[in-house]
Formats: sequence, structure tokens, C-alpha cells
Amino acid sequence: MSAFVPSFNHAEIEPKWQERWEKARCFEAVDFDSKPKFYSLIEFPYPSGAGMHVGHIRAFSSMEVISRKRRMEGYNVLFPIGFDAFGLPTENYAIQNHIHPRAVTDRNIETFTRQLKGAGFSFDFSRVVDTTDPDYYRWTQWIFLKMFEKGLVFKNRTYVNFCPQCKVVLSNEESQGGECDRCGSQVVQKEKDVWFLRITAYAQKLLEGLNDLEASSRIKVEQENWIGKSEGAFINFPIVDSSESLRVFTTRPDTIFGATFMVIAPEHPLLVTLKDRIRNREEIRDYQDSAKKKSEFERIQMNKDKTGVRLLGIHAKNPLTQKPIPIFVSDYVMITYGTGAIMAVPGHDDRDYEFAKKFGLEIREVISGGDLSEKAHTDIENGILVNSGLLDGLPVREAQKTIVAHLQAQGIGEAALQFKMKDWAFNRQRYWGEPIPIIYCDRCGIVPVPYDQLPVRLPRVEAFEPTDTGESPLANIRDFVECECPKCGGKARRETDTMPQWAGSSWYFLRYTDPKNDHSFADKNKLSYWGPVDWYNGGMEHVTRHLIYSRFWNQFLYDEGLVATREPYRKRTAQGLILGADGEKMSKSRGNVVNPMEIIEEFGADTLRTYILFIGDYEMATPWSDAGLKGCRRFLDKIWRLFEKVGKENNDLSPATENLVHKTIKGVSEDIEAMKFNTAIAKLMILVNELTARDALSRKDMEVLLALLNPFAPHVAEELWELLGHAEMIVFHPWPVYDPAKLVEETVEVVVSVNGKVRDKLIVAPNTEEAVLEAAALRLPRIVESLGGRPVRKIIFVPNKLINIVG
RNA sequence: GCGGUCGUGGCGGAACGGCAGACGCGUUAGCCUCAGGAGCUAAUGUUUAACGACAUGUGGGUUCAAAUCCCAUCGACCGCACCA
Repeated sequence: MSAFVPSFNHAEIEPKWQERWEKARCFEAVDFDSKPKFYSLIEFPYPSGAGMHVGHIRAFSSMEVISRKRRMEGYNVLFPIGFDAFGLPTENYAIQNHIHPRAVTDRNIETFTRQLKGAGFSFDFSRVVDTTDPDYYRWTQWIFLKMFEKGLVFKNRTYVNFCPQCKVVLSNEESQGGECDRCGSQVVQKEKDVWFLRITAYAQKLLEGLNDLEASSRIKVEQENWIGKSEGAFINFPIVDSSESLRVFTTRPDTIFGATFMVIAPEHPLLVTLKDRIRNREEIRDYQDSAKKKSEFERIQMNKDKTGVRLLGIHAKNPLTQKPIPIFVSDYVMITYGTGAIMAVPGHDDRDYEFAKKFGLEIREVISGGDLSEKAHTDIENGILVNSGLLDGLPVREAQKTIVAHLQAQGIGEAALQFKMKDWAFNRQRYWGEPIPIIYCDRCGIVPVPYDQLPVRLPRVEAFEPTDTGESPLANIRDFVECECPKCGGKARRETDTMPQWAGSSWYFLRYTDPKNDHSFADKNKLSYWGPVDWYNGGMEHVTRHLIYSRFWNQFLYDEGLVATREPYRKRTAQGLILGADGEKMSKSRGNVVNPMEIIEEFGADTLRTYILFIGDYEMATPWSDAGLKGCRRFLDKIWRLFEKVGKENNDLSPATENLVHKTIKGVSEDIEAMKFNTAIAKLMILVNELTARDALSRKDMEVLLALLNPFAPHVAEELWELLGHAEMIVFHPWPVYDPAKLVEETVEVVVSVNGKVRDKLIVAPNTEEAVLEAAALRLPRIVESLGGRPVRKIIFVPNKLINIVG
């Protein structure tokens, strides 16, 4: 029999250490501990029936590594986990299989928990939150009522995005591109009563708060674009022969002398107030009808082809020139932005230009420098105002200031800010969500449920299918609907809509600080101790929804004096996707899905964790590879075999590899902080290769290696640590520290190049002086040859790196 | 259309403006062996007998020196999308 090549049995050691960690409660955060706190957060998962995905492993592994490193660095770490468990997939599954969503959810959470533990994640399972738990959603409702109290909740009848497939109202965020976020169906417009959260009241604060958030520019830019701030002015254009005026928002008030027509949205109220004067009412109505039929998506798709109808019988007039100008109705103007009306300046706006061309309208030049027979001239850097009365000769920016001051003085306009962000449609007509704590009373109107009556529980019922009318299933449950008015005691009805899925996730990170509190959503002192989240990692796909929503809730609670910091997160990062082995997005239909639990079973959690971090740049998308996975298992096997060669006596680093060990400590430490996990692991591999090449290694060599390995492959690290004779676990063993003095090499290799091309190398002592190197370099035969007798014109010297001879 | 990110071996990917391809996978040859998805040694960008030459999507530029900085261009991905 050949020499048995030892390897470890992951199926044995992994559960062993998972149990020990749990028994010793290693990962339970300690409130008010004197150690410095570190709050690391991952986006809590939606517990779907499919269980954990490799994407989850990648998403959680960054903070897992950071958290384990922080514990070793002496921090009191809060690394919590929970479940964002309300939502459609569970409900749809429940309906299809005739199982109650509560039962489905409980089962899924159980599975998910087992899987998370099986991966060896060091979450604090004593603080688990479940958004569907009445003890949790009681506080979701409570915060909603606080917002209601402060006027941040309102109800409006509007057109909403409705998914006929899911039978549910969607927010703008959930229906981007006219498609349902969940099922991909075409969204249609439906008029409904909708609860809104007035997030726009926080637009400016949400924008400013980004200054206090450490995040990559793509994360910030995406949020900035979403908030979409524009500076400009409101200007009132009087309607001829009327006391009415048409108010517009423009970012280019400087071009007002070039406004040759007005455009209003088909939903604009002026069409009602002045309807008696409109001569082509029929035509307008037809246009309105056709616009209504178009979904948001179609309106966007048709953006190349402008349509519209001129209002006959009404003119506006330019408030500065008093000249009458025609008004059009067109769906390229949105009622939801600005005032739903614009002054059209075809000479200097692409859309207005297109419209003017199509309808044969006047195009007047008011900014010099373009060719208006070709296209609109939209340059704002170099243009000079012309044909613009008091603005003539001014550059654009100056003209803007001048005109706004002028309009303001004349009382016909004022400076204004607008945001693209819209108020948050905050209700769904589905069963599996937080009931909205509102009561309708015929006498008292809309009445909030008193705080002491919370939670408004979801009734446990058999029939929870949505209705085709778009009404919530709760509407059919008499026991739920019929109630007493808290104000007058009369008969009243409960709101039957539920909150959207984003509700519970908007504050879960606060609950983790005090998950079992039943007099408040979290104790203020605990919030102050743990908050803010020091580092939050999650997906790019949540940057415009969840991240903005949760920042909004936190800012609101801060304004109420209920949390300690305005911004909930100090630092936010985002992982890249793991694609299938074919380079395509993983999906069941493509058949390229990798099941992490199968990998754990066959290769072990340590291998999976290490591989997923080694696979590529953490922040970029990268394809899965089974072969690469095996390479990581081999790496761990190698470390395992290294154990046999550990000497028992010496307890210092081996002199031969001491320098490399210090370099590795430095490199791995820095790479982890920079989320360069792939290069951190590569550095560990280099060290392991080097140690393997030696006949023996010291105990200390092995200890440092295991400490550095621990965040990535904690089971192997613990097992070998124990085999080394340690009674204490490695969890809280101090993170290795490098000695800068030990980083210095005994010799350095200096490249000698001629005209930028490497020709030879010199091995010299560190910090060898230029003159010495120069002389040595010029004596090298290959350098002499390369120079070919040409005189040396210049010599560039980079200490310890290179000497370049220019000849 | 606008904004952003990115183009490097057969593959995943490394490279403070200073030896391109670290590390891993794969491949090839050899060793070891109760042929096994194990381990060990060596090689592995292209080209050349070799010295060399050529190589970071493409074309320019800056520099003693460019994958890295600048300009243009092509391609991929992501975000926004008639936002006045």
C-alpha cells in the first residue's frame, strides 16, 4: 500500500465545530461590553423554498470573514441574521399547494437556518428576527403610525402599476421598464386608492446623507440618480383672457425668450378648469383616452415618435414679452414630474425640437453657437444669450441667475428644486404582509389604530387567495374587517391592504440591537451602543430600493429622537454575481444552478467558502467553475498535511520563512480590509507552498498560518488548532501582527533596462546607492551590448526596483 | 440617448506609471502506486534551433518607461431613461 496521503474528513469536523461554537455561544454579541463594538451586517435573506443559493454564500462571506477577523482583533462583534419572510413567492407557493403561508414560512426558515449553520457562518443566532412574527411586525406597524402622526403617510386615488399576473399593485421601483419585478408580466395602469409614504419629504436629506456614507461611487451615483435632484425655476405663464396661469418647471429659465409653445400632460387639471373655452374638446378627449391606455412602458417605448394635440381657443402668453403662445397636450410631458406642464424651447431642448419639427412650430435661437436647422443646441458651457432682452450677451449660468432674480422680483416665478423620486406606494392587495393599522369610521373618517392595540394581527384563515378585482383577500374576512372605531366606539372597518415587502426590511438592522424588546422597537441605549452599522454588504440590486427606503426610515426615526445617528450605515459595499459555469446568469431554466449544500456535502463548507472568495474580484460578476473548487480543496488538504511536519519544540518562526510570514500577515490583513479576498487567499497559498517545500516548520509557523486561515476556513483552522494542543478555540485568538522590521529583504533584485527594455538584473543589498548600481550596471556585458557603443544620455533610478539607461 | 464599470494566456483572474500573466484551474512529460477524482518533480502567452522578436480589444498621444494616464474607436455588462 502506498503512503496514505492524509486529508481531513469534513463531514466529521465541520459539524463538530459548529456544535462547539454554538454550545460556547461564541458568536453571541454582548450588549454594552467594554470591548470596542463592531456591527457587521448582511442583507437578511428571503427564506424561499429553494433554500440557500451560492449567491447567498458570496453575499454573506465578506462580512463573515471581516467579522471573524474582528473577533480576533478584540472587537465585540454583532453579526446578526434574520429573515425577510413576508412576500409573494411564499404566498404563491402556499396558494398552489394549499398550505398556509405561515407553515411554509416556518419550514423555509428552518431549512435556511440549518443551511446557514452548515456553512459555518458565525451569525448570532440568538438575535434572529423574522419580519412575519407579530412581535416584529407590531413595530413595523408602530413606525408606520409614527409616520402617519407626522403627516408622512397619506392616501390618494391615482393610477398605479398593477400586475395582472400577481394581482398586486407595484411601486415604480418594482415595475421598472413596465415589467413586474417578480413575474415579468406587462404592468397595466389601474386607478386605485393607494397609501403613500412621503419619502419625497426626505429627498434632500437622503441626498445629503450620502456624504456620510462610505461607498463606491457606483453605489452613490445610483442613489443620486434615483433621487434625481434638479435645480431650476417655476415660472407662471398667464392664460390670455383669463385669471388662470400655467405654471411650469424648467431647469433652463435662461431660455424663456425662446419658448415658442407650451406643453401640458394629458392629465393636466387645466383641461378641466378651462374646458368650456377649449374648442376641440372631442379631439382632446380622444387623445387623453389613448394616452391612458398606454402603459408607462409604451409611453417610454414610443419616445421617438412624438404625438400631441393643440388646444384651440386658449393661449398662454410669455410673461416677459407678453407675446401669445400656443398650448399643446402631449404625453411626452408627465403629470407626475414638476408641474405637469412645460415651456417648450425647441431651439435648445432635444424633445421640444423634435415636437416643433413634427408640428411645424417656430424654433427661435436664444443661445448662440448651434445650428438650429440641424438640431437643438443644448450646450450650457460656452453659449451666449441672444434675442433675449435683458439677458443678451450673458453666458448661460449667469443668465440663469439674472432671470430667476428678475422673475422673482416681478412675481412671476421663483427658484425651485425638483426630484425625480416619487412618493412610495405603500400597500399591496395580498394576504401575506403586515396589515396596515388603519380603521375607517363613517363618523370619524380615517383613524389610526391606537398604539396599545398593536399588533394588528393577520388573521389565521384558510382562504387567502387574491381576488381578481384587485382587492385584498382580507376584505372577505368579516372578523378582521369589522371592528370598533377607537375614537367614537361606533362600528368601523379595518383597512384590508397590507404593506409591501420592503416594509419589514426598512428597519430590521435596528431590531437586531434588541430583538426581544416588547416595550419599544429597540432600547435607545442599545441602539446607541451598537449603531450605526459599521459595515453593510449586499447586492447592487438593492441600492435604489432597500437602501434608500431604510435610510429614509432611519432618518425619520432620528428626527423623532428614537435612534442615535441620522445615517444607519457607515459603510456599504456590494458583491458581484456568481454566474453559471456557462457565463450566464444562474437560473433553473438554464439548468446551470449550483446547489451549495451539495458542494458542502461533497467538499465541505470550508472548501466552498474559500473557493467562493477565491473565484475572482469580490465586486465583479464571475462564472462558477467546478475545477476551481477542487483546487481550493487541495489547498486545504495541503495545509492539513503540513501538520505532520510541525516541530514540537521550537516556538519561533522558522528563520527561512520568517520574512514571508510577515509579508503574508501584512498582505492578508490589508487584502481582507480592501475586500480583495481572492488575492488574500492567493497569498496564503504562496505561504503554504513555501512551507510545504521545507522539511519542517515550527509550531509558530503553523499557528500564524491557521490564524490567517481561520476567517476563510474556520473548521479546518479549529481542528488543526486543537491538534496543536490548544484548549481554547481559535475564535478569539489574537489576529497576527507583522513586524515591519521583518519585512525587509536581505537582497533585492534590481532590473537593469536599456531604453525601457529589460536587459539584465542585479542582486544587491537593499537601498544600494545609485552610483554603485550605475557603475555595476554599465559593466554588465549585456548592457554594453544593448547600448551598442551609443553614449549614455540619461539614467533613471528607482531605489530597489530599477535602473533604466537611456542611450 | 445619458451615466457608470470593464476588455490581459486554453479558463478564472494578478500586477503603488517600473520584470505583464502572481495564485488557482486546465494541459504536457516524468516519478510513485493494490491504477486513484490522491501525492511529488518539471514545463506551459505567441514565435524562434537559439540570441532574440512580438504580446494586455483597436488606433493615436504623454513619458526614460503605459495593462495602468490622456484622446478617439469598437465590443460586453450594469444603471437611468421623454425628469422639462
